[in-house]
Amino acid sequence: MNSHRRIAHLDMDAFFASVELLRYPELRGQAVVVGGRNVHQPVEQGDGSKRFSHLRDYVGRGVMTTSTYEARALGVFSGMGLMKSAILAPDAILLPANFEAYRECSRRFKAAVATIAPLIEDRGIDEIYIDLSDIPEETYALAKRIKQAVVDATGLTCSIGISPNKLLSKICSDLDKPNGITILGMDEVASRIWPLPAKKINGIGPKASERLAQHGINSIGELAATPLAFLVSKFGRTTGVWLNRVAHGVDERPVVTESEPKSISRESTFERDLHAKLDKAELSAIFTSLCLRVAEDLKRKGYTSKTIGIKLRYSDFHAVTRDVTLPTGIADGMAIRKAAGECLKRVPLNQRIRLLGVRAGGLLPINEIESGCVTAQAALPF
DNA sequence: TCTGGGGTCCTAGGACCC
DNA sequence: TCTGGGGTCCTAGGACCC
Repeated sequence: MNSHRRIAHLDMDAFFASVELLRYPELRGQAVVVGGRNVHQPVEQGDGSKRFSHLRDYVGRGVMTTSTYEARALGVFSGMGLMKSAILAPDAILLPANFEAYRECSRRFKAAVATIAPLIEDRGIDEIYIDLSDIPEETYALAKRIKQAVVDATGLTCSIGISPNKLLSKICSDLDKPNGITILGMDEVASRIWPLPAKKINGIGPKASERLAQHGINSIGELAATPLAFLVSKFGRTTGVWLNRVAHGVDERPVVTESEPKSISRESTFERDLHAKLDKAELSAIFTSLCLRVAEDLKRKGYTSKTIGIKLRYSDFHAVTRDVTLPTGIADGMAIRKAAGECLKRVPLNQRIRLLGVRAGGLLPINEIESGCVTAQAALPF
């Protein structure tokens, strides 16, 4: 019955940077980078103008979260270390991330889309899938209407890809950016998808695309032309079959409108690498604080956790994890600290540490009616 | 001039149970 | 005496995504 699905992928254009431009319209048209830590907000000057930080002034371990298209044209991209991007774009404006503002904008654009098409799969702060199959409206007009609703609600533009499935729509939303609409039918996979590099496929990252390249497979078309038996022999049954299917644009995954979180975590990279013994007090304070923040997150979202874990990243960037499963779910900060402390004992500490993280997995939803109300009643005098 | 923080999913070995 | 499978849970690591 759903053999003719119509799925959209909507991606906000340079989302964080665009939200910042709403706040600082005088920066429109300039190379602007968002990211880093200890980056201060622009300073208001005597004449009413603002003084902005520049990339060249940054010192630290921060990375770019995102940037305007003008900045990207200079060769910098998200994930790049700010110290490195400063070499390529020293004069770019650097702004700190304001996640509260981005979350608010995110809520607004999703709510606006939902008034037109309610079957939405959340894919993070700046993108969604939308199932349009049951909406009786011509595709292009519908896409225009959704984009207009997003602009009206946020003042921001987005790009939309529409095809019979999530895989292709995700690729399409990137084909005409920013502010684009790309509609694709299965009959156009060969002409418009096959020329693209294999890493355009969601799920083929740096490692997989490198392995494919070693076998002379660079484009999606070359992947589609590779015999299934060969892919299975090199990548295993599951991955081989998956590679063959995605290369032909086949993807049956539904749009998932509801899901429960699987884990909640907090981690922190230090300004300088810390020594387990020499910096014991500092490490201990950070560790406790991470545990307390995980506990807060758990309580706010209404979960307990059965599996508490830690993550360490050493000065050579190598990371290790340890976790422990408890007989019952916990959400208390000091209980988390105790369990995480046990994990910490099982980890080598002969190298300096650059990152420490605490994770709560095995989440069990708290039944609010049982726990919350009973506690509240117990606290009442009557 | 190295490389954030929050997630998901997969794999693989071992324990343990039937 | 040598030796079954299957299923599930736990743990560690890694790829990938936003």
